[in-house]
Amino acid sequence: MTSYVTLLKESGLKATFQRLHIVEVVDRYGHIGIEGIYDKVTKIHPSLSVATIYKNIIIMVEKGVLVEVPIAGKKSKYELSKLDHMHLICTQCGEVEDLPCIESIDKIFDSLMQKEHFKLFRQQINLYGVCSHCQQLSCQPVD
Amino acid sequence: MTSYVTLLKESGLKATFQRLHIVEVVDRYGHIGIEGIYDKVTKIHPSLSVATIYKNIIIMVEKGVLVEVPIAGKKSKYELSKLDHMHLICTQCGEVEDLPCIESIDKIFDSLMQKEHFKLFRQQINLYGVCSHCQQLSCQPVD
DNA sequence: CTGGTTGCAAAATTTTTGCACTGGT
DNA sequence: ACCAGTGCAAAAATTTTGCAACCAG
Repeated sequence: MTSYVTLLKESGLKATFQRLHIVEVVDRYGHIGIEGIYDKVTKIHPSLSVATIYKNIIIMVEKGVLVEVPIAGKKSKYELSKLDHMHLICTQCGEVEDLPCIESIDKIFDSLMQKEHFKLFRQQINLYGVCSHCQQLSCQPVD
Repeated sequence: MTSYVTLLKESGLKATFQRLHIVEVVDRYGHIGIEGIYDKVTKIHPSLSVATIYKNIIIMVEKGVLVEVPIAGKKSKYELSKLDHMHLICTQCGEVEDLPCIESIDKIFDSLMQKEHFKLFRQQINLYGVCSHCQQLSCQPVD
């Protein structure tokens, strides 16, 4: 909990209760959308307004605390900034799983970017399919 | 033009003028959002309604004619379905450039998916950065 | 001819904004 | 105490929906 305070302050943001709750929920759930954040946070902090979430998502993405994960056919989810990684996105249940990045892929990108004269800031690898869980039982879509 | 007719019909969609115009604009511009489509198409077919675009985007994505390209911090763009490829997304000017997929990367994914027991349908690789053009001159954001 | 498609207008949803008030530092 | 940050309510923007008229096959 105290580490979230540090995270926010080091990013130049006041550590308000609202922000701490938002960050904590994002961290706990890994990948979550605006609505999900609202649902979770209002359970323990009922007065939180959606406007505050929107304002904070915007500024926290700007400051690099959060990262937007845009997903085809759905609304974006958000995650805490962390080491580059890939996303396995289950189109059945909507679950998003992190997968560590592969070094060999990074190297390929590096040489490719040199060739293209493109200054790479961030990579985003999303793999859409059906997770092992949903291949076995018939899952209900979560969102 | 006639090939768009074929494309639509083979996908089980009637080849209306509206659809032909939408597909043609998407093809011509490569990657374009709802608003862009509306702007371009209404220039030559002023009566087109946005509702029609929305309805058609949804069904055309469903039928596999179009593919949604979700982009962090912006609205999704759409492209014609084509061979798997990566996207170079310039965060300055908003331009999206296609880059052919790398076979060696695909192979890495394949073995990875086996290990994870994940049934892969579609991959999406977006590389965000600054294109060579914007590195030279100061560009105006396009959208 | 006929079912799928369109356009319009209204509704629903999502996101943004302005401003008085509050709370972190 | 100061100013960033909050909550509310209103506005703007985006997306969806229902339905009568229309048109591609």
